[in-house]
Amino acid sequence: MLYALVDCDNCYVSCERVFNPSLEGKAVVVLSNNDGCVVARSPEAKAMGVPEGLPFFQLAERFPGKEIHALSSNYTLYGDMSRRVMSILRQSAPDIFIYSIDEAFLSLDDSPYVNVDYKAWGEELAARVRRWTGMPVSIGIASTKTLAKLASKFAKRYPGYRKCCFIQTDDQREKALSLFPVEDVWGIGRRHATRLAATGVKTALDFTRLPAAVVQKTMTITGLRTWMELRGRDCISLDLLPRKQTICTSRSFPRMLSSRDDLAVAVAGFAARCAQKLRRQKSMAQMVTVFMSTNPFREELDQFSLSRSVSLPAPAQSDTEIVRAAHEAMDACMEIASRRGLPLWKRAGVVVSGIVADSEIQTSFLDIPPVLKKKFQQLSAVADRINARLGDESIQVAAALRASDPATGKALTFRNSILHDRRSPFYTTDIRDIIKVE
DNA sequence: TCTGGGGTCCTAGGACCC
DNA sequence: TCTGGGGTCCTAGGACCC
Repeated sequence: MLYALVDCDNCYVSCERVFNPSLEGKAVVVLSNNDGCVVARSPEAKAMGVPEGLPFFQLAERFPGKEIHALSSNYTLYGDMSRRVMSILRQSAPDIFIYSIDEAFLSLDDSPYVNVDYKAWGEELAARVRRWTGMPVSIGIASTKTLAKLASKFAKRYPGYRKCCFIQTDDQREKALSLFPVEDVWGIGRRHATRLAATGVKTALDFTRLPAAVVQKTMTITGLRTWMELRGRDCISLDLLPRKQTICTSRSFPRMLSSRDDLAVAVAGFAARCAQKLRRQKSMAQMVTVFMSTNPFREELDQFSLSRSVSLPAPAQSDTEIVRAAHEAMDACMEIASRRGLPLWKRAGVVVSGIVADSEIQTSFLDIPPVLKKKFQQLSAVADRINARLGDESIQVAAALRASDPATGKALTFRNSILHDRRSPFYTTDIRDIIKVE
């Protein structure tokens, strides 16, 4: 087997730089929702020591006098850039598994590329992605996915690789492992790395020299798979047709909420978004869970979190049914909360689970009447089509709308109530934001 | 004042059944 | 006094990823 892992360098920052080249060479960070904390950093920001996850309000305190450009996240832009990159990869190697917004595994066996010079092929592919989209990518090629990931880090770190590192022989593999810190291996997180370090395991090579039984005992079967992959045995398979088993939509609120009405608006928005995700992957859910929690950073306040689930009489995917169930679960939470005074909620979310393909469902006499169910589904389908054409927030469930914002007169929703004061324009997806050349 | 969001897999332990 | 054994299902919690 042979895999290529293609990874966009500092994905979100690179997307921003494509449309704003003045950010090249400067320290740039991209922030999470509500401009909460740092989720992406340019190499310059990393070199200055800006840690991932740093709260934005601490950035100025920690780095006084430094010029750091902080941008709100613009997921519409990043999603569109990602699609462009992936479509180029797909042309080069049709057997592609998109692992996340910024990386994909390409299977090179049984492809038209057998007998080519893989190293040269990878260099050329990286150059083409850069030329056609402006995005810098690093490519690792090896016999297992874990080794391909590892190789891509070398390609990213050392310019000498010309954006592609190919681990071909056992000697090359051992050399690479000996230079690679164990905590940077895909699948080994901080917890395990700390424990491994205490037993003298520092590099990936050290790790592969542990006895298999010890690895399995302390890190379960998951750790053992990583161990085998590093030794060159391909054993992590990726489902090519992933259908998510749970779907979750949750947000922190810019300000804490306590009233049922405010919460009901947010929960309706989360529920409708879950329903939309269900329809997009052609499935239905049998259970709806609502959770809410207080602000863990306000230690002086009462801390607790609640969650309640509601089983649906039959699988559902329409906004109407999912929102209704979510409100029922939310009210069950509120009843408990009412005995605890008036909690201030900082975060809430909706999870849908018990997911089945929408082609496989059976009708149930416990469910709402079929005629009604069909109408709900048609309504959601029409809303999906309108939103696909006119933009995601053109049509929404009324329960997800609050009275208009006094400042702008615009109806408030859970999405537009998120703060993003420093967001770049929608360069590639909104005609009004297209760059003008004069 | 201000601290992200969305997933997966695995295991242990309890409930329950026969 | 003496109190089985084996299986399944579910859930909570831990660990990981991007």
